Amino acid sequence: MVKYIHHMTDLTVVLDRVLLLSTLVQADLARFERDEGLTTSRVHLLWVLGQAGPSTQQALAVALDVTPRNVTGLVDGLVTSGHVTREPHPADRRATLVTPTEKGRRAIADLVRSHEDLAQRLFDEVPRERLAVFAEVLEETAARFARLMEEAR
Amino acid sequence: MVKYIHHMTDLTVVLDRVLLLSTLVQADLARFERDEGLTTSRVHLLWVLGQAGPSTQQALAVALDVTPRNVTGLVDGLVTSGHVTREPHPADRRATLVTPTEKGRRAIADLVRSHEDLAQRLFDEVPRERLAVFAEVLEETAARFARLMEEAR
DNA sequence: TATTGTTATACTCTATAACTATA
DNA sequence: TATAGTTATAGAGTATAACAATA
Repeated sequence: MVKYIHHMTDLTVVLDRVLLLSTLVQADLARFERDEGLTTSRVHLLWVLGQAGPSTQQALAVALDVTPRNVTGLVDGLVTSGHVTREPHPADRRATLVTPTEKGRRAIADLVRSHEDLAQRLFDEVPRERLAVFAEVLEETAARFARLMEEAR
Repeated sequence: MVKYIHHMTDLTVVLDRVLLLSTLVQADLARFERDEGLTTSRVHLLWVLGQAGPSTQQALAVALDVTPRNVTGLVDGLVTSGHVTREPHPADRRATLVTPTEKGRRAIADLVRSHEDLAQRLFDEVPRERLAVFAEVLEETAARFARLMEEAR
């Protein structure tokens, strides 16, 4: 029984370390946000825009997993700050294409660069063999967990 | 140069996987919150209370890294939902001791159990040698990063 | 009829500043 | 004078529901 308890404790420590690292990464993102005068939600929207290109608000709502109403508010803020514009959709007059401005594209590029810098600072010193194990365990764990969440639903 | 780019890309993929796993863990926490009728911030406060025992709002503000005013609001909500009470501080009549109720203690216990369950679901199937490498890389990375953040400040 | 986005309304988290009670 | 907590005020993120324009 004592062995079982120790076992649980060890696994919990591993989870705690994952959460700690995730907290540190979020703190780094918060610094980026302060520097750019953006919020987490707006940066997330810009990030999606950087991946997907100009998108309808409907598509953004799905990608961000928030309501369309919420996207209206986020886009309003990003229009005010000059990061995006609402362009007419060429084929559907109901929809708008949220499109990064020059300033928005610069912010997205900075975000990508900052993300890469962080990856380098975090992992560049880790011996490659250990990093490979680390990456594999991450991938397997995430996949297993996604499967479990799916089954539970 | 191509090699350098590949190198960057690999490290970025590792970071992406950390972020993905962290997203999944947060989704699991969100499920817990919905079940208990709590929010992330209030769960965080309860968690701290579970670790530290009855605390002044001042101490909670420091632990949560938010303003005292914010703690007032969070505690108001948790008093309304019946998870905590404000007890007089025995030695300082300015201060209150935020104290979990029976319901609050049950929620904290559920939270701890849910955390342990998650750790088990995530990591129990990982071979112990690989898990050890994983945990070590996590710890070293977090420590190195914390040091870098400290220097940058 | 269904979809896209907005107006209306409400709740939560967060912050700063001014204030009261107590130390 | 300093500290603990609250009132006042404000901005941002989030949600549901009702509605207009368009498909």
